[in-house]
Amino acid sequence: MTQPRDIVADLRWRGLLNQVTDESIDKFLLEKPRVIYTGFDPTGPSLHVGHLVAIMNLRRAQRAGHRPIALIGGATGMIGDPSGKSEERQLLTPETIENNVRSIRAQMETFLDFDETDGALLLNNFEWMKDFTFLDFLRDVGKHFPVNVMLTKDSVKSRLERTDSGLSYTEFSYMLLQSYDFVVLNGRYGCEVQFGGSDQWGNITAGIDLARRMTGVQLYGLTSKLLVKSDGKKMGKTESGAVWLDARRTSPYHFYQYWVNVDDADIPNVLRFFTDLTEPEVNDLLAEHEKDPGKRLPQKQIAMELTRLVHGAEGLAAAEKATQIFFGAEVSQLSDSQLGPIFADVPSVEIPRAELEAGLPLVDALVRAKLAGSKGDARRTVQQGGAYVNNRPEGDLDRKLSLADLASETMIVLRSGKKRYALLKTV
RNA sequence: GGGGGAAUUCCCGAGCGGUCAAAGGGGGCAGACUGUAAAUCUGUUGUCAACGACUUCGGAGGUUCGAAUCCUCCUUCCCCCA
Repeated sequence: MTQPRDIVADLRWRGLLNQVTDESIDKFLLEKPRVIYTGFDPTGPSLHVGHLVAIMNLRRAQRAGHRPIALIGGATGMIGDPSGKSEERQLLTPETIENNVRSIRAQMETFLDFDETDGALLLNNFEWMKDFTFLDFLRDVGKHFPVNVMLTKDSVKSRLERTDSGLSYTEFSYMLLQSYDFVVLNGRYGCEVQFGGSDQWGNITAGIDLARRMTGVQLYGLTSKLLVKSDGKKMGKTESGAVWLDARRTSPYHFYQYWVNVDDADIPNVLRFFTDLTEPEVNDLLAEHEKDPGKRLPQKQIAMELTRLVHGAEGLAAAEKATQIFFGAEVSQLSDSQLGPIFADVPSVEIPRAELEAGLPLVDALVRAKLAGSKGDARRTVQQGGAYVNNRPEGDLDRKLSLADLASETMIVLRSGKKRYALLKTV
C-alpha cells in the first residue's frame, strides 16, 4: 500500500482549508489511503462552476492516493438542504431528480477515475433510503439526534431567527439523512472522511456524532472555503445564469470565455481553487502576470486547463478555434469548414438565403441573432458604433446585409460591442 | 377580530389630476481609455411602420375633457391593537 501524498497541506496552500473536525486529520490522511466522500444534491440538471471546487477537491484527494466517493443525493435532493438557504426550498419531482441524477453521473466521470480497482465510486443515497420506513428511521436514526443540539446548528438557527420564512419539518430532517449517509458509507465502503463546503459543517459534524453513537467509530470531516469574487458575487454566475459544465447548456466556447474574462483581482484564487497547477507553477504565472498583465497569461492558462478538463481536448480545440477567429483581425475569405465547427458553439441563427439576397437589414439581423433585445436596442447599438459585420464596424442604420457580406460560403459573423458574437448562417 | 399603511418600468425608489414613457440610484447595453481586466468618464436603457403612434404604474370597474395620481370592490404584503 503506497503512502498518500499530503492532501491537507495541498488544500492549505491553496487557501481552501476552512475547518477540520480534528487537527490530526492530516496525519490520518497520510497514514494510508482512505475513503473520502462528498455529496452532491441533484437540484439542477447539470453540475455548474459552483460545484467545481468540491469536485476538484475530490479529484485532488484521488490523485493524492485516496479513494473518492461522489455521492449523488437522489434521496436528500428530494428533501432540500436548508444549509445556506434563506428560504424554504421548492420540492422537486421524483422524475426531475432522476433525470438530474443521470446527467450528473455522466459529468462526474470526466473528473474522477472510476476504472481502476479501488477507483472512485459513484453512489446514490436513494439506494439505501428508498426502502427505509419512516418508523424504522425514527427508531434507528432519529433516536440519536437530540433536538436541542440540532437547534444550535447555524443552518437551523439562522432559519429560525428569520421571521419571514420558517423551516419546515422536512428540511429540518435533512441533517439526519446526510448524517445517515456517512454512517452507511462507513459501514459499506469504509469511508472515514467527508469533504464539503463551509456551509456543510453542521451536517458533517452531525454525521460524525451519529456514527459515534450508532457504531462507535471515529470519522473525520473537512470543509473548504467558498470562493467569492472580488465584487462579492459568487463565482460561476453570469448575468444570464450559472456557468454549466454541460456543453449543451454552456458551450465550450462560452465556458472558455468565462475563464478568459476572470477579473485580475480574482486570478490568484481561481488559479489555486480551480486548477491542478502546483504551487511553483501558480507562483510563476502570478509573477509573469505582474510583469506584463496585458498578456493575460493566467487567464489563458485557466481557461485552457479547465476547458480541457471539462470538455476534453476537442472541446478546448473548438473553443480556441472560435476565439482565434473572432478575436483576430477582420473576418473574410473563410470557408465553411473553418466556421462550421464553431457554428454550434456560439449563438447562431439560420436564415433563408432568399432573405439575404433580398437584403436583410442589419438591425433585424442583430435582433434575430439575439445580439439585441429589440429593434430599438439594435438601432442604438448601431448608432453608438457597437455593431460589426465580419469584425468590420458598421454605423449605418440602413445597412442591409447581402450575399456580398458572406464571410464563408454560407456564414456571416455578427458582433455587438467588444466581445459578443453570433453567427448568421444561410440555408 | 379591530385599526393603519403599502403595491410604480429588470431591481430599489420618487411621483403634483394635465408639462409622465414616468426623477434619482443600481443593474444592463454601447462608446472612450486599456489588456477580451478593474477603475473612471460619456451616451443609452417600454415597443414600433419612430420629429409621430401604441402599450405600461397589483387586478376589475368608475369619476373626469384628461388618471400612476381621485372613488368603489378585489388580491397580496407590512405594521399596530386584541
